[in-house]
Amino acid sequence: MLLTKASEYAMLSLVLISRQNSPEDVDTLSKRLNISRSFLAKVLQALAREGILKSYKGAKGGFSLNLKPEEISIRKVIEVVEKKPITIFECAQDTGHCPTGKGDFCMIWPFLNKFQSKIDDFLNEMTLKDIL
Amino acid sequence: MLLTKASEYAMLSLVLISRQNSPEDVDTLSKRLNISRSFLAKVLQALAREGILKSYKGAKGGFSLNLKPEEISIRKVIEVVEKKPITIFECAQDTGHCPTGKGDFCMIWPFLNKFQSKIDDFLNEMTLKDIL
DNA sequence: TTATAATCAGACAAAAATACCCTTTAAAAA
DNA sequence: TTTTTAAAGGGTATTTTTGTCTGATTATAA
Repeated sequence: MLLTKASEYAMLSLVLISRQNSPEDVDTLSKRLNISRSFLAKVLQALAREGILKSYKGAKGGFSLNLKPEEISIRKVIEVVEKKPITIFECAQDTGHCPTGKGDFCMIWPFLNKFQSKIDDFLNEMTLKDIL
Repeated sequence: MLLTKASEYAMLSLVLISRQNSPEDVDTLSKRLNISRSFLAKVLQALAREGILKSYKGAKGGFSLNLKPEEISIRKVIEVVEKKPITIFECAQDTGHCPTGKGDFCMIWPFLNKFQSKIDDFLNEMTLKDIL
């Protein structure tokens, strides 16, 4: 599984938030999506910290988009909430570290890297606008 | 992470086994790859059960390819050792089950499914021959 | 008949994913 | 000004996944 629920929740929330013109609060969102309130809060907080969402404290507060949908990169969203780059396997991105742990040439790295590129290519051009 | 060590070990082993004309035993392979003997055994046994490898018991036994490299689908290899289809997310393949748990139309399923297709397309044409 | 090596089942620890709680802080509304 | 609302954030508990280890059984070549 490349994506965890954190990514799912993030994307679903972004869709709901983008449909709203006033801030959406975590409580409402978690009930609408029928998911864990506290877990969702962390996800949205991470997105706010990275400037994807804008947060408003206090009454009538919540989260709203800080960027236009076409400016929100899905890759970025996923990487923020997963707290790591999105890779098919640990070594798929870097040339340095090899699964054999030997430092010598890895027999499957070229394959893994090609596979990774397919995913990168796809994600690099996806924005929230494409999902809406 | 789409792939676990099970897939890594499987692919590395297949490369080593394909280079050999006599059966390779788990002990030798695990030492050469510097990985857990028992875990590797499970991985190779699964591949043998599915007819990808051929196993030989007893002295001078081990595993050898049961198919030509160009007949060994990487998708199949991975799915066998991971014991489940390769999906970016639980719902990405089927239309039926929706992450919202509501049964109603899922806002992000079209995106997930498109993403999944990219991966399927890539894996469907990869064989062991492409890695060698 | 003995040594070798696959087969198979089960227990286990470590890590990751998911969910919960509780306190603090900021802001709006009363 | 006080109260209420809601984000921020730290810590922790639960569950699932992943990877490893152990040991008993079975087949087979030498």
